[in-house]
Amino acid sequence: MTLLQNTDKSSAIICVAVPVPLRQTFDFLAPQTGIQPQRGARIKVPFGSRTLIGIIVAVKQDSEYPIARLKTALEVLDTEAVFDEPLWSTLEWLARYYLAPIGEVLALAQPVLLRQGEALSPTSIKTWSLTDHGRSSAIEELNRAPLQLAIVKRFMRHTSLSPSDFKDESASWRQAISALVSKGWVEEYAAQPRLVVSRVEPAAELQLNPEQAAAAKSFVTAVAAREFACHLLHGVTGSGKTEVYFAAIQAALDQQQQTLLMVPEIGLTPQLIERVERRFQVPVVTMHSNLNDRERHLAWWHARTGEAKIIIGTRSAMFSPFANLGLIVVDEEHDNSFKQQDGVRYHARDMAIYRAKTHGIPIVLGSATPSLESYANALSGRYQLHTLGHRATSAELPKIQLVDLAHQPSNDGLSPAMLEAIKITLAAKKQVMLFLNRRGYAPVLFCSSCKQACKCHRCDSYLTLHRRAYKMRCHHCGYEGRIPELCGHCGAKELVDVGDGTQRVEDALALRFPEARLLRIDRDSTRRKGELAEMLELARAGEVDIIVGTQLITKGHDFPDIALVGVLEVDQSLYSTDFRATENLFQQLLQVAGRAGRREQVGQVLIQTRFTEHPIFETIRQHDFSAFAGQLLAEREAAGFPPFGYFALLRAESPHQAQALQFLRKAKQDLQPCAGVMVFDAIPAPMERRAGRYRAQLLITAEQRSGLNATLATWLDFLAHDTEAKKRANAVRWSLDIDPQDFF
DNA sequence: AGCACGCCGACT
DNA sequence: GTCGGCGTGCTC
Ligand SMILES: [Zn+2]
Ligand SMILES: [Zn+2]
Repeated sequence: MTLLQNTDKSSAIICVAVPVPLRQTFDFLAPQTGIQPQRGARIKVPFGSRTLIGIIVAVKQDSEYPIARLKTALEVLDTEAVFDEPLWSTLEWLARYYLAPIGEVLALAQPVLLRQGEALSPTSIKTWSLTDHGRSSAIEELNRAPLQLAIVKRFMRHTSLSPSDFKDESASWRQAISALVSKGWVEEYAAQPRLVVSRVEPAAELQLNPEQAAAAKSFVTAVAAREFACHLLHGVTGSGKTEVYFAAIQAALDQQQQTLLMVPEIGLTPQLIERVERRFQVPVVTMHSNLNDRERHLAWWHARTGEAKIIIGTRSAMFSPFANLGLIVVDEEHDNSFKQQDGVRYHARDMAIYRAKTHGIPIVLGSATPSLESYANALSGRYQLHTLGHRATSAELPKIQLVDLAHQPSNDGLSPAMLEAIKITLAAKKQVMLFLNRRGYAPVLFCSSCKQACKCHRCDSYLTLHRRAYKMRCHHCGYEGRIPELCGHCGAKELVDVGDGTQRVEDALALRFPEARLLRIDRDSTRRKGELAEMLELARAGEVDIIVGTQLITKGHDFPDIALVGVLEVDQSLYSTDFRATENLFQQLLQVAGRAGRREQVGQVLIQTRFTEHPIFETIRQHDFSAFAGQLLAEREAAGFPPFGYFALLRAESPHQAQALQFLRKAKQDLQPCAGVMVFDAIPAPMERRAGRYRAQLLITAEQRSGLNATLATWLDFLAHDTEAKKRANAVRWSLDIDPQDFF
């Protein structure tokens, strides 16, 4: 017996996915001692000159690689698999679908601390958190203890902190912590923190209107059925989608199951968390980019043990393991932030659907403006469609009107009609929201003498004039420079700031409406973490009269007192070359229009444009999503565009102008398209030079996903084995984007 | 991606 | 003489 086991052990070969950008696994001999290797466990292996932590993909008896040259693995780290079985198959599928290196995918799915080799369960680490006493004490008491003050301030952003979180703090942080502990402000524990139900005032279930009740009933039935089904909840802005999700979540809780609630990065607000906690009185964890490594590990662990019943998270939350998952909800499913824009470019919504399938549970996608992909699936019957056509509060949808800029020009972005509407709204003591998707003061600084504009040295773009910071900035590479006194080309003094940004509009409003309280919300005014949330809260609470902002203000936030929404500029998106531009503009306009008139009175929306005849406006005016979606889908079908055809975009960039294009031209030659697959010509990116690199792209389209995948898989395989091709690929930075969101 | 190895320019 | 620049090639 012993002999047999030894033989087994020494002959075992372990197939490991190592976190390197190589589309292959590596074989090792099993370690002589220690934990028995099993699929899904982490393992420490010698790799080149370093040691890495990979994940065991298989334990087998032989290897393609010469046995004599196999290295022996150093140590198995886990006695159980890191991922649950449905997650594991989702990850394997993700790697195949996106043609991504399996090692990178498996690394992406783990909290950083696990990648670094810490124990699966986050136990026995010295951890501190704020006590109720600390929370309710006046922070001014610490004015004479700056370090303690700094530490308490950090607890405002993090529920728990550990020694590693203080490494950048002053060396005497330990003293400060001890002082806080003895004062009773902070408590220390060595064990893993338990997840507790937040002490919040419970909130009662809201009365559902008939449409909500009908959708809720289907969801409850679906959760009880415990089988895969995809539901699309299309509810106009303000129709109370969240309350319908809650009915489904309650059904999952009733059968002791967990719910994953996915929201866009910007939607994970304290209001949402509080609303969930008040409604359910169960342990809730959140997963988002502001968590530190330890908090993230803890949230991951609580989801995995099943202690957390509701997991609210952004894109990466779909990698969380679950003890007993019963439901997935993806709110604002059309939101582009669900698609990862670097590294492994996965779409979290699509992966969540696959994951629901592997768990055999229902998934609910919700939006006021569904993506065309989801909507087409609902129309074809692959998803079940539920429509909420009325606002929950019985408020009417806002009235949408156009302002023809061809007949009444705007000054500082504001037409006479817009100014008049603002005046009337302010006089009625209501809020105004103005939307302009361009931050800064002016997008161009132009010399009226030589007709040249101030350009970025590293990009093919103009520098934006920023009045607040008093700098010229490039929005594409982050370059920042002085505002020139003289033209850089001819030395003339006649520099004119052309075009309107949010800062200019803000200044113009301050002049026109000196009494009004103004708030500008864009990336520049919300640099600090938490500042955006503060500002949105200010707006919600009615502490401001006019909000002017970029798309940061369009996304889902409720501002109950807004009576007028002004869209200052849409024209550059109307005739954009990007195939999703029209879809995105329509979604953006409906979303921003939805901010108006949430209370009893009918809201008003004014859109300024020079192209009042454009067909998009007729459907917008009618709030007719289905009509517009129908038109767009017909166009997409005729062109063979998604969701009727499939795209992959091969991108390349290089400091040398020709190199990126050259690589892609060669790629086009090397690609052997399967039936139904088309490879276009390599072209420069719409803005060719960015941050000093020249960028190019190659579009590959297909009638079938399988053909697209097979074509690219063959090419990648060729690339990995052909030394000449490998050399060319190493000379540029390249990446493969399956289902690209845009062509930029 | 790292990281080592390797082969040419300007520094003590 | 050598320190170090990053081209090239490999990782079971
Ligand atoms: Zn000039
Ligand atoms: Zn730039």
